[in-house]
Amino acid sequence: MSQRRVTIADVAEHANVSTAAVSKVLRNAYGVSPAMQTRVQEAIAALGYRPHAAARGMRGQTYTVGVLVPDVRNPFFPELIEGMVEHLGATNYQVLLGPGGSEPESQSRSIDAMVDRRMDGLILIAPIVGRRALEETARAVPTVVIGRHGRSADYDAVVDDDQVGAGLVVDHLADLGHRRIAHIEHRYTRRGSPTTMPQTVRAEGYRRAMERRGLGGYVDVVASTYTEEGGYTATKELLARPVRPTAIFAGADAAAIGTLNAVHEAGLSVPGDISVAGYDNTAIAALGPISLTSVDQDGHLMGVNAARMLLERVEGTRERSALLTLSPTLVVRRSTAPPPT
Amino acid sequence: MSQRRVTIADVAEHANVSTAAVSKVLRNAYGVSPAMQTRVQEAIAALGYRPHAAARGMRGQTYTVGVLVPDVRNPFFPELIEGMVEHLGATNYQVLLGPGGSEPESQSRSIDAMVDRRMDGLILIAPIVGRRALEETARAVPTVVIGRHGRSADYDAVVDDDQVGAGLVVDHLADLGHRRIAHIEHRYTRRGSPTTMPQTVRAEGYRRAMERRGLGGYVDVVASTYTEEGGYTATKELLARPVRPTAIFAGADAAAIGTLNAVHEAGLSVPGDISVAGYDNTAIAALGPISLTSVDQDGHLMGVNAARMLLERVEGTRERSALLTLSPTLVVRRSTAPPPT
DNA sequence: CTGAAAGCGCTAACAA
DNA sequence: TTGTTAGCGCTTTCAG
Repeated sequence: MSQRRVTIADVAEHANVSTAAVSKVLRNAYGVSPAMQTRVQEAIAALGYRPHAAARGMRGQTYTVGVLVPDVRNPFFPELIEGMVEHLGATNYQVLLGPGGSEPESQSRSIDAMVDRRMDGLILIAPIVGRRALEETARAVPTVVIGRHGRSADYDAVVDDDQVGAGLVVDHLADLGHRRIAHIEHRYTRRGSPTTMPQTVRAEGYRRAMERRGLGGYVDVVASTYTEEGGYTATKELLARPVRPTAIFAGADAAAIGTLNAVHEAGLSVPGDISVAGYDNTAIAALGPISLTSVDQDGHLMGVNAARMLLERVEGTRERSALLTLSPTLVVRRSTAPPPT
Repeated sequence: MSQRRVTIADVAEHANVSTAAVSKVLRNAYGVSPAMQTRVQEAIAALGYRPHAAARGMRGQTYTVGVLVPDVRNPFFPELIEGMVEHLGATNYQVLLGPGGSEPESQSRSIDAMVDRRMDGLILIAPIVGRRALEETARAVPTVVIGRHGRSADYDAVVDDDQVGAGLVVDHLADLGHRRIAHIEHRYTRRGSPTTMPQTVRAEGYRRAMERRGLGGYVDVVASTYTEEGGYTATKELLARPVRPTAIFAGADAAAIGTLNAVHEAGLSVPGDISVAGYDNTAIAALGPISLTSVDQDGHLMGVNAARMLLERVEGTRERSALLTLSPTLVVRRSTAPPPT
């Protein structure tokens, strides 16, 4: 299997310097003369040397940022990831994604795996592991959590104001004249601290907004999952109510898609019979035939900022933990209209 | 930042054995008595020890499989990834994904990064790097390439028969009575060996099938990209033809979505005015309002097999390179119908 | 500014 | 079967 890889020793020999000198050049460390700098760089180029990240990690950094991706199918995550990659692509750091799955156990496994591989920093997208475990890893390696509300002294956080987002939807629907506005929530049946999860905040935001609009008596939440299937099932349930809702606010576009399918299947029309709104403003929502009213989170911006905040911690520029809250906007499309008269 | 991590030395001390013994237990290596086995395992549990993957990699393996993901937005890739994760989840190996981007340069960077981190094996999803470079990395670390046609002595490959798939679509449309069947191809303007790429084989399969059906005179290929925007642009171009096609076969669902948007925007209906077919049978294709006729590749199966084949190489069970070709099927939905009369 | 030497946590080869 | 020892490729003191 091929010849031995070029190592720092080869470069040192080729350039007639010590390995320590090469190491310094590699890291732009203090204390190298311009002459040596160029000598070493020439040797590196001549030999096609690439430092061995795993070995570097044994003493210093691995120059790797790990990103926990709970659900590889969630179409919102690519926005985040592209934001991170864009920001980190300009640095020496490499991004590696850990497919975490939707269970706390599998996510923990993935997180541990990244820690065990000596990643310099971690970005966790809406992790559903317990707060305790979260803070423990955050104390071991700089961590930015995306999507979970509530601040921590140990990790930085980037969140979108889900409560405001839910309010935008309820206001929009109420303004159109809807009263029977139902909500589809994502709920996992595990322990943890659910109040900090986006889905909980969205559901709570929905409730508060309904009350604020004097629609407290119409509050109707179905617990399901933020998946197409979850939306489908929940909608079936809603359509079977003695008195049907005139609008369904799904907590995520993925679920809203399932809602559209179920409504479609029931022979009802959107928005003629029922208005449907989603959350995340996924690319799917913008599709002509779908045209789903949805809350936009600017995932790209969230990703960029998460990466930026993480680097500040990795490089020690900032000590104290920070929380960045971004504001959502509502994108109105053709899936919402006044209720049938 | 927390206390020192538990190392193999701590475990050895706690269990009153040598570090070598612990190492052996860790790897189920030959030559450990049951007694020591349990002693060590108890110590591991007691201290909450997790081996340091990066350090292991310095001498042995990292127990990490790297997957190059060119486009995090492509909805077909999650199928592959879930297949891999499912298969590898039952082993000691961890999956990490490298976001490669759609440029050869960024992909190479990502691949190198995974090699530099001593991954035990690589799965490359439709990489667009040159064959030379591909074989070079394959000689450095066991590699399975997904989606590129043509065999290699250095790497294993898993492909779906794209030529057959394109033929299925053309046959279906021709059977419906279409003649003006246009095709949207993905083309990047770089060097490389494009004939082995799926998009090239699909386009070629389209051409051959058209000729086979006596429609050689109607061949109409627009070079664009397998993205929503690419499909949109290409369709705009097709709709501007003096004589419009009656059917558009987009080489990927993502592009087909763009096609649907463009057709929709032009005030035309699908399939009334124009039939549209995609490729990959993505989850989006199945959505009620979309209902896109598409070629199904069983990405899950491809992922599982890629992972299986890779492990065979990593663990040395198989020496010779292998090529696995799977067959596609056509899923007919409501986006295709006879041409307008 | 430069280099020698120690050691990061682990595994492999060898000795006991 | 078990333990000892020598590194893997790099960074980091700390002398020179």
